[in-house]
Amino acid sequence: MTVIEDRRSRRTRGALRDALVSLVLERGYAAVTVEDIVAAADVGRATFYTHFKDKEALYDHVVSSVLQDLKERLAEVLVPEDAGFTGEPVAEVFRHASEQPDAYRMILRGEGDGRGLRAFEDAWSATAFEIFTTRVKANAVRPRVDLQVLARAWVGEQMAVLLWWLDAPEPRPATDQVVETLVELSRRGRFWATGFDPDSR
Amino acid sequence: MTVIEDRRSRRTRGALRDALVSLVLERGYAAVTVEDIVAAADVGRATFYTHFKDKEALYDHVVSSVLQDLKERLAEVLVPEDAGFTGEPVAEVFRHASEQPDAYRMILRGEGDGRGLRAFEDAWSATAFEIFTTRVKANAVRPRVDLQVLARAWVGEQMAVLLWWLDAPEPRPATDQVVETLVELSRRGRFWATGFDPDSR
DNA sequence: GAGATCATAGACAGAGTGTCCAGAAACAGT
DNA sequence: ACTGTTTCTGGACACTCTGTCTATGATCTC
Repeated sequence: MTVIEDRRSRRTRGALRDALVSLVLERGYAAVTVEDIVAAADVGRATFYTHFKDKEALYDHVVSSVLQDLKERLAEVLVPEDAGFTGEPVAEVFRHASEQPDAYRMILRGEGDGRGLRAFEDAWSATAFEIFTTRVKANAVRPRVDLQVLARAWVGEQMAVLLWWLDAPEPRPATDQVVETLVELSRRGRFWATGFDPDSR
Repeated sequence: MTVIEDRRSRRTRGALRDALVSLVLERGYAAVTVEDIVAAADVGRATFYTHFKDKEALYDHVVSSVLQDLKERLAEVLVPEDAGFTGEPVAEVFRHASEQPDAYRMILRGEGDGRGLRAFEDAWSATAFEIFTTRVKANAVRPRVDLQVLARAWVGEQMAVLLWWLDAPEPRPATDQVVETLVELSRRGRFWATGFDPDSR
């Protein structure tokens, strides 16, 4: 197998990817036709079908590319087994998102009937669950909340803020700033955030 | 105008609603055709178009019905102006969702390219923002986090858990139980949830 | 029961899909 | 620069689904 695919294929696939994402953000997934995509990508319609089975396959390709790429980058950050709440994984996701904001926007908005959104949520929840499990074991504490639920809740929070951040007008608030807030929020809770002094315990 | 619409219309619209929701959960929004819907609802295809412009219009109708209904029920719960964290609004949403789980599932999964999801999120975030604002003013504290962001984060958390709950195998965990956990979690934060003693301050 | 409203089948044009083909173009390796 | 391979392309095709319309029958409300 050739390690690097034919330049023509690379160009075509890239153009189709970009065309899909920008058209979806413009009109919504359902309103985008294959004919629109090939027109925007300046590619023959027959060519589309030599690369992808249909619009859905192209969409899935985009989503799994993003997910795969994110996974590799998280792997580098997650190696340390320390049980601290560094927020590094979250920061990495935000950085990754800022490099391809449109693809993230498409996914997080639920375009494509939420398939990308769910894939993203599942992947991230699984990671979160592992992090929590590791930390709970390392610190020998007994969780007061089911860790699966906790992971879902945490990820839901992150994703909502991430989408808000991506949709915010440029210049966006600094990544570190937002992540810092997010970490503090999840650490201390909403009482702290609203300005009350913690009354817990 | 007639206060109660014609029985035939009522029956037809109801059947179309139900057909859409169950077909979408079964195959996904994009894969459902108008022909499928009318077949499942046992209604003539021409009849569909006398009630709704297209599939999208039917979907929007379902979503806004749910939202409208929820809004009315929340209005009853929200009247008290006390600034406590009762969690009553959240409980009401869970109760409402348990009465029509399929419609909620459809919306929360992002079917319909996330339009329902965003409508739901926007409506709930606006409510959350009001609650937070009221409480901050009533207690004369200075929030440490932008209340818009806080509202988004909180709602994201709720929605993720709500979907998890709706997708959980029956019998589902008791509503009060889940809501109680959710309230405690958002109040005290993730440190508390994982079993650590709060180190805040 | 009468008049209004609604449901229905079938016909229609049009948009978009997915497949196929044969020729043109661009490619990689020598 | 040449060659064999791979990719791109437009045009043709059958097909599915859409949205509109009409005439007729069925069902409502009062």
